[in-house]
Amino acid sequence: MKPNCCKNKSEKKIKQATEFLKIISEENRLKILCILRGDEKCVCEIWQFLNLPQNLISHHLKVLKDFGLISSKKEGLKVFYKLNQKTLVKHTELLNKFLKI
Amino acid sequence: MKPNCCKNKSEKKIKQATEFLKIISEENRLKILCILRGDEKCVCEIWQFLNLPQNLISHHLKVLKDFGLISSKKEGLKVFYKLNQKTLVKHTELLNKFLKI
DNA sequence: CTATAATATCAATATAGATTGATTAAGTTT
DNA sequence: AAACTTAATCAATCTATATTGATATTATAG
Repeated sequence: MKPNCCKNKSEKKIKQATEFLKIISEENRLKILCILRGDEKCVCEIWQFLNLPQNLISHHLKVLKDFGLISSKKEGLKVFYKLNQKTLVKHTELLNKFLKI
Repeated sequence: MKPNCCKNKSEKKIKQATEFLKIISEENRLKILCILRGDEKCVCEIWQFLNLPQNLISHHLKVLKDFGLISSKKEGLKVFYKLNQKTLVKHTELLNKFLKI
């Protein structure tokens, strides 16, 4: 008999989980999430911490934002990013179900 | 001031975490882990559940095994794989620290 | 209005990793 | 030993995505 995780209902959730995993499995993106855990930060700060080219940071930020893990607001020249706790928790909890924790 | 996650000590752990993430962020591999959650299974069973070519299954099993997430024993023609709970829990817990859960 | 700063976008390239097809290896059965 | 079964390996290809370089956009300052 098919295990639960191979049935239709779970299939969809596994897909969601792996989408999330793919996004956070990139070292710099995971770091960005950690950096944003405390307070919101502008790109130039993140840039300094990670020591990566500016456009690469922008790219990773976009990936995180498109997935809803972070959000941004513009203030003058600077753009501030902050963690979207709710989304992060939601996906983490879904993941943990599959990892049975 | 540098956030913790960008200091040397955390760097190493983030790397470990992302290695783990990369391995489980593949849909079929995550499914394999779920399939093996109950009892150990032989390749031919896993193969049936996932409906993938045999060599592809073998490849994914190898990735999981090399990382220590599963282990195998041979019995006659068949090879049985089982989950390595300890390793899975260890990595999941490390991950959750970064995701702050 | 021009120059500068901070960030985003876009096209091109590089790289990692999934998938496929063919073959091999190991064990069983007849 | 020949035929068959199960699983692993290997090389080739395909695909996704990280990275880079150049350029554009937006806002501020002079």
